[in-house]
Amino acid sequence: LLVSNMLVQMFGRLGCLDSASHIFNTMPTKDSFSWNLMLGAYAQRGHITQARRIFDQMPTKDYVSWNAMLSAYSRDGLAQEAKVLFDKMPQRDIISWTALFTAYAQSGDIHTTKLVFDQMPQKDLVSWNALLAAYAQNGHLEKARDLFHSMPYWSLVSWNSMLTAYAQRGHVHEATVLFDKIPDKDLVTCNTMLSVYGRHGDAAKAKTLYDTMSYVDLLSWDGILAAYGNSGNLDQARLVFGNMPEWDTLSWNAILAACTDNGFVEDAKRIFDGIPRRDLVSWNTLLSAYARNNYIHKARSLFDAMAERDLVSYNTLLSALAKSGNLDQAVGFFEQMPVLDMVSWNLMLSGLAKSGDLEKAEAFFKKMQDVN
RNA sequence: CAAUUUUGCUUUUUUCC
Repeated sequence: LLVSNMLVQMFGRLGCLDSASHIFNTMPTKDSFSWNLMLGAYAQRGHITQARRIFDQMPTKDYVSWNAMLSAYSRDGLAQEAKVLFDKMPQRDIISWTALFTAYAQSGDIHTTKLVFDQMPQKDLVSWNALLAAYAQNGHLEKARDLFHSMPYWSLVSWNSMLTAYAQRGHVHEATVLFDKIPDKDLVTCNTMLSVYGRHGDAAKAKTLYDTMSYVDLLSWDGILAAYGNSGNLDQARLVFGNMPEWDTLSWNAILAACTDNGFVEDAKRIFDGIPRRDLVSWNTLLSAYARNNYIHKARSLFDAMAERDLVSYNTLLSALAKSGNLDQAVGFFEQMPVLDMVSWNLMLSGLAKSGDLEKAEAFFKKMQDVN
């Protein structure tokens, strides 16, 4: 039983869910650990439906099972589902509370995140860190900074999250200052800092940091790749890509992104066609290549061919329409969009402003304030 | 002395500025 359980765990961690589930299904006897391990394996990889099926089939559920199911929802930002489950729980501990407000954070609802955090009966360092991370990821730099300074003590995760807060806003200098203050840096710290340089296109500093690192992983490589890509150094980016020990979809997306600037549309298309496992970001990136280079028709037909779309896809096509001066089309598209955010409004507004139609732009601005 | 079979926090790629 112990050995089978460990196998389920091992395959689960490796992401071989078929193997994990095979072991699980053929086990002669199962205990609560077996069920929780199988549930956790699905939960960690974001297989909500399968996780839910295991959860519903379980002969007995303990607090670990409830928390594992809750974290499955939380990870995907399914706040409504998480709340329903949370309310049904026979008992709740710090883990449940943290998972609940993280669900709100993942869905972008920072207000409710804080409300739930304030209602928590007890808080520990992980919950503090989770709130800090929520601020950091949603770009609330001031709140993150205040929280960081009001925290009773810090772990490396706290430092790393604070670094992320600067990274999200592109504050390279402050990030560097903080980075130098961090006492025991780990791989996450360095990869975060690499990503700051990467976004900023600071390839030289990225390379210097990279050379000091004793351990690197795929994410470090992806950071370097982004640095060369964003600095417009496509040749170097290609060189790095060629020298990488392995590639995941992320690496492919990064090299694809490097081609979106400066008219390398054909290269982008070729890379896209060669990606073994394309995800939504791959599609959005190619769309962005068309958008930036004014390939309106190609952008439009790619958009129509996409199996799934998110807000980024919509905004990307909107930017293509708005920037090329097709304002009627842009307005029409804008009005049909299922959801809008600040980026959508800004795109529309600047499109109208550039066209010189100040009346329309003003009307739009008023509408924007009304919605807000 | 302690010594992880299961649950919560941090990093990478795409849209405006």
